[in-house]
Amino acid sequence: MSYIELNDKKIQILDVAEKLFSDKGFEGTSIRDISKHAKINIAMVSYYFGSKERLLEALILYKTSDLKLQLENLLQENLEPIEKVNKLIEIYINRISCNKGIFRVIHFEINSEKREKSMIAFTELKKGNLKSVESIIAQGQAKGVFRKDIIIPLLTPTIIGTFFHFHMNKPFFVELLNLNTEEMYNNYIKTSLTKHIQQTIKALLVYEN
Amino acid sequence: MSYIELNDKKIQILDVAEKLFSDKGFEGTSIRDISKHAKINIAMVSYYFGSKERLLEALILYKTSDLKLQLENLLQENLEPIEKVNKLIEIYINRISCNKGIFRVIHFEINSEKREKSMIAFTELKKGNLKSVESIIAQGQAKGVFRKDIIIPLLTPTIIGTFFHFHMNKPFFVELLNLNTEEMYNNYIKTSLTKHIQQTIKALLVYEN
DNA sequence: AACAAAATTAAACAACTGTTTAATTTAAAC
DNA sequence: GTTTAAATTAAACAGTTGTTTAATTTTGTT
Repeated sequence: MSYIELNDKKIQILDVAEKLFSDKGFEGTSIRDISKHAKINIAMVSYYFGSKERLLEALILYKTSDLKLQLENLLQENLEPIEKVNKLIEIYINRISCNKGIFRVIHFEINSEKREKSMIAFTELKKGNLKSVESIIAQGQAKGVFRKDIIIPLLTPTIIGTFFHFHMNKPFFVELLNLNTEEMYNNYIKTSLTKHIQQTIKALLVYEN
Repeated sequence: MSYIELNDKKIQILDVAEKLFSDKGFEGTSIRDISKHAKINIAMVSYYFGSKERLLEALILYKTSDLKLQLENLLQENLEPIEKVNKLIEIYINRISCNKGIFRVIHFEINSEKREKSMIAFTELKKGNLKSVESIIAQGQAKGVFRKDIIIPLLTPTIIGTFFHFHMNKPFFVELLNLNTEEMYNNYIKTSLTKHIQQTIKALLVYEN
């Protein structure tokens, strides 16, 4: 994973790019949009990042670099298996929640052949995350708390997918559940939705059918 | 919900548009792309649909109109509650699986302020679907099979979200699970992934914590 | 065959796209 | 204070964008 030097101006551009990419998509956002909102000259994006494509690459690296660390720390913690899984879910939701913007872009752009190169770093991240999840589940299985026949790669889709589908349909759920302010929306995620996901995963991990 | 007359040429355009929108996004696809692949003149899209925006509206209506009917039919069927939920999940996965393209576009485009009008029909569809799900769960609760404290609006995010996250990360899972052909991929969805989701929802609906 | 409506076309439109250039300003080093 | 490198700018570049126009062809009706 390549290292990129980030000065204040670069970070300013990245933050603006995240918001705009999230609102209007990668293709839907022009460099002129970005430069206008970041109050810089059009040429500065090319000057700093080389191209719009490489700006996206830098953005992905910038926004995902510390998730890996957080999961590895969780692995070392001394917790009951079910508590560890619950904390794993909280970390996922929190990280993605804080970086809703970029994850939305990734989510859509990931399958585009054009964007293949930008997504390699993200694939590596996912592989690492899966290893962490595997370890946590294995710990629970060793203690006899979790079932042995769990398809671990399908746990992440349920955790992240549930959260994401909720977030992607935000206008629908805001109306349905009367989450009139941004605070109420975020609060619903932090409490009810997180609890729902934790309950779901727990049921799946320990329930005997 | 407005009715749109569809002749062969229109359908041809819609099918091409779905594929291209899915591959490259709404903004990433040009009318020239569409007309080239559909082997028609550039002006025909405006001639038939009025604008690129209204083409998207027509596409959404065209691809989602029969899901509603399928769910309403399921409601009437005489099945055990758990069987009904399993069938509900199958319908969801099958419908979205057959229309992967357009649902991917919707999923991303849904939050864009630019696309607000195109998505109204889709919001109505979701409201109807939720009502069907509520009825099915209520039937199971009346028979004493399902728990009473289920947050029904969060079931759909788990069902669709899990499937969608899997599908959106297709390249990752293809590599991870060695799903080398399209047939193997689709087969994995039809068997393992569907089973995983059914198992998850069942555990959530009947598991006492 | 004659007419009218619908379908199809190539060309043009103005606006926008990402990127590059060359000139100018700012900052740092000596 | 002079020199060198970095940062910033406006302007131009060559393409592409969605849409409209006006002319032509095809189709269906009488």
